Amino acid sequence: MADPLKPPTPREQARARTIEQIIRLGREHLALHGAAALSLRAVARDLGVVSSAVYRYVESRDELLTLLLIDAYGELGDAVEAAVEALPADDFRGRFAALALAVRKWALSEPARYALLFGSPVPGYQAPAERTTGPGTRVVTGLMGILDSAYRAGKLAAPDAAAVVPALAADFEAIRSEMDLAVPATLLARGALAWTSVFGAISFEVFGQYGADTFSARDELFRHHLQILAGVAGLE
Amino acid sequence: MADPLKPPTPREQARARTIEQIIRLGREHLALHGAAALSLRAVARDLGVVSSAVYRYVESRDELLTLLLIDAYGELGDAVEAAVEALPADDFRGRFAALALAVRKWALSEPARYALLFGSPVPGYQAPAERTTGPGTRVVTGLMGILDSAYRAGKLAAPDAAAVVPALAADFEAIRSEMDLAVPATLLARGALAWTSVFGAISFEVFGQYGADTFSARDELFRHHLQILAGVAGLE
DNA sequence: GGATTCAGAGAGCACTGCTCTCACATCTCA
DNA sequence: TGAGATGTGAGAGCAGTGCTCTCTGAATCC
Repeated sequence: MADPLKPPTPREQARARTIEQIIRLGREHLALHGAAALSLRAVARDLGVVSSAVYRYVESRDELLTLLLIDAYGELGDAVEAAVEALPADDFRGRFAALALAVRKWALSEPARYALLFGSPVPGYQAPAERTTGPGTRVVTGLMGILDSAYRAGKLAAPDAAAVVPALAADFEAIRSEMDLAVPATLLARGALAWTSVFGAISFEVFGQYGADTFSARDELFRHHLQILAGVAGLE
Repeated sequence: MADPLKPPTPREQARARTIEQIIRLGREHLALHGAAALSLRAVARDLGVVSSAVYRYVESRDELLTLLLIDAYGELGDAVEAAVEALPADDFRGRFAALALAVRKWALSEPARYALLFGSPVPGYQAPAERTTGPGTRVVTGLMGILDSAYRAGKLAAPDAAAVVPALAADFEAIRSEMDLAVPATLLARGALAWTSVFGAISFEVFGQYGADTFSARDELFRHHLQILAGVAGLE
């Protein structure tokens, strides 16, 4: 393990560059052919090297998948945060829409990588939680932040204040205290529904569940859903 | 091609039995290891036969995948229709919930097969639309039927009757006329949102997006979502 | 300058989908 | 009943996969 204080040796630099290249090539393969077709041998070929050589840099195919998972979460998180912060902090409804639209935009431009993050799990591959939960929760954290700010500003209210059942309230109380949120459980539950619904709509579109020619006005459809979901979440 | 009027010859019967066995074994492999890991050679081994022999019955691995896709759609459709029809035809809200709960129940008991139907597409595999759209649309047809019956009974109403934008209205008008529905476009759009939201919630749960221990009361969470989504769809 | 570390090559194992040929059983029909 | 047609399985083979192992040569360290 290299001492982080000392400057990197040429060898360490070359190594870092090679790993960078492997990730870049892996990303291209992933985007083109999907996760299950990601082949270390193909990456090695593109790198101009024999297959066994890449094992000097990447432990296994699953390890490369993990690197690409983190890479994709990072890119999505960046895109979403940039879109949200382009709007004033008190435009809660606008920020909610911006977040959802940014996720959708990224998903449609990177369907295979979106599938890796939010689609069916790759068989035999288990993402290591300790390395992926951080980057993987940036978007949901962003949403919760918007709802929390709205609530603190008195701009979040449920149409009807029916309390959630106790077992569910306990779950949301845990989230509330862990993320230091002011939003009560009832509204958090509605936020969770809006959250899953946004991803449901995006997944249907990306994964082709809508059918080839059912909807021609897909942008409008998504925006229509967002209008209603903002209301569901309590943003008025 | 065998004449459907004549009784099947012993050879045809044996052939049908073998195909049946292949589908059964394929289903087991699919459920155990997932779609991407479905191996014709492994099925052949379980069948006690050399791999090339299976190609006498199934054109390719993709063909087997198609058979399993249709098989899974059929099973899901049966389960959902049975659950819906167990309730009185005028209990629209109950039927809506029964439909969603049946999908969820099947999805949780058959995660790999659910993933094949509603998860990320298998790379390199394109389902033949002419053979899968029929069985694949049974559930959404069921939902639309419930909403349509409710509307015809005067039990479906939008909280606010804001019209959808024209481009979107055209899409829904096409669906309306093709499926012979009475529901107006505004309500159909809300039904579509409820539809995608139900699958979003189920996919999050099946694909592990909720995290290992975020929610302990998942049944209650889903029921909570359904309560709100029924309202979103206009079922009151 | 010698010892150590490291990158890459190449062979090999077990697996995959799929094709082709060959042998044999069964079925059809004159 | 016997000959030809048809169906079925075995086996070899091709090209691809992940991954391990050993060997060589080069860069680096002291």
